[in-house]
Amino acid sequence: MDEKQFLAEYNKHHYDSPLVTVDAVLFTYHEECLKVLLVERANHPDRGKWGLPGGFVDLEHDKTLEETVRRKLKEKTGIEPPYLEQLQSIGNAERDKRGWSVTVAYTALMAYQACASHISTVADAQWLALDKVGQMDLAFDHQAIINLARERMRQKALYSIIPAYALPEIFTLPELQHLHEVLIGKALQKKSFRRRIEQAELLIDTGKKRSEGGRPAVLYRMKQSSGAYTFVRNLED
Amino acid sequence: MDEKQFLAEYNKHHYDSPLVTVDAVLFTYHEECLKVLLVERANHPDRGKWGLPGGFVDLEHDKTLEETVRRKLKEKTGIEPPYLEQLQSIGNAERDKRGWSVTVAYTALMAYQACASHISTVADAQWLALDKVGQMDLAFDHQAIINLARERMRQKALYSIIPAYALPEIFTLPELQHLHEVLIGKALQKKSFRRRIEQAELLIDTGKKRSEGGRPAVLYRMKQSSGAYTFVRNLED
DNA sequence: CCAATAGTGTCTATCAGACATTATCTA
DNA sequence: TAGATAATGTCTGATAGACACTATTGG
Repeated sequence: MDEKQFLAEYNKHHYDSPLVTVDAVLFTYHEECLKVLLVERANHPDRGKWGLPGGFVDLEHDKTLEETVRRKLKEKTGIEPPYLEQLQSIGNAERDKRGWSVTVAYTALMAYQACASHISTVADAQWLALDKVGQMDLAFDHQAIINLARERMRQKALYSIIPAYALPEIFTLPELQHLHEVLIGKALQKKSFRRRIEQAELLIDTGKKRSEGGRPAVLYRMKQSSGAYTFVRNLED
Repeated sequence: MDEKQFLAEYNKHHYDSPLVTVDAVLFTYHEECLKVLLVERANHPDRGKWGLPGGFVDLEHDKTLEETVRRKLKEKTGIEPPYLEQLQSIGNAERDKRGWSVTVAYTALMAYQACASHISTVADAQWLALDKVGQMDLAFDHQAIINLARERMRQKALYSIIPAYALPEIFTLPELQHLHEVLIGKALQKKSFRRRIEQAELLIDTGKKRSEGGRPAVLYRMKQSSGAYTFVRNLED
């Protein structure tokens, strides 16, 4: 039998395959807190519980897994996040009551303001402070996935400024530093933090400043390429 | 409807789901070369082409995705690799002629000797030098997956000694250094390389030596925990 | 002895940590 | 002026790069 004939006769429904979903851990930074976007499940299983935005691949319309995630996130936030990276896939027989299931999990970052208005129109989606999420009983294994995402983002805070994607386009250095401190879980030396970012020329001075009860802080914007930059030397763990 | 009833009536065959496979990029180091294990495909599609070891999840017997990979690798090599880590999932409508397909790709490392005898009994599996693999026309998108795995391993060579899992249990420092040099693609300072490994106490001196036409090299063994160790400062890229 | 390979000594450059000091705003 | 927050000056310590040097084998 040649390949053409094989494909003509191939019917995937003859083979048992796992369920395939995508899930996104979308972080943001607001009011000095890390927050994650959660969605109240409208359907079984785990109906009524909160969980990560995500869902099944639409074989008709999605060309890639990433398109599926982007579509799902846009439904909930109104926009596509400026940072989206695959985190890990989790697949086993236990994680979904419907049967053997694989989820491809993504980590995403966006500014709180960028979608605040849209989210307020979607009753079932909400930003929740990460500290509180830890106490909740989430759907499926979403708690574990959030922990994975957080740990990965903590690592990135040590050797990149990727967390900046969780801030508005224009931000101050003290803001970025505090976000890194929250992720890493300890205070950083401001001199060290500024120095490495200055030397690598990762930010653009907008010329504007923002006052916050003391000396005004310079407002910066990320360079296009700065997300890809990694420092050769990490901050202390 | 409650959840129990929902699950009783749930039939996943009513929903279209992508095909799910796993693939492993298994590297080793032999004769001063990086090699990758490839398998000649016995079935359509791409029958006769070489590709990565892997295949479909067995919903009956595999409890997790990682079990699937371990099973597949054991079939080809006779053993389970000492290093196995998820690389990335690739899912889109184009990569498999049978339709929308997701593969969960893993990177694995093992010693060449550990499975040389078994592989010689499996006619369709073979170690191929990575340089030559680049010229081949592999099945599916396996060429791209190999490139991803190689790039990831290159990064790890800059901040860890994970590549050591591609060596026999007992090895010399010059061997490990050369492996890192092949991965990184440039010569390293032996002083720097030795110093950081010594200071981090990652290896155990076996007390034995191996002669290679000059001064004999000390034979080392990895500590249990050394795979998890990351240097705070990377080697130069 | 020489050639070959393994391993060391030591200087320099870079950069993060620590922390004191200065700058610039508001009340 | 005082208090708050932002930004800088400057010293120290850790560690990678460079490269010359010594050590240990076989022929």
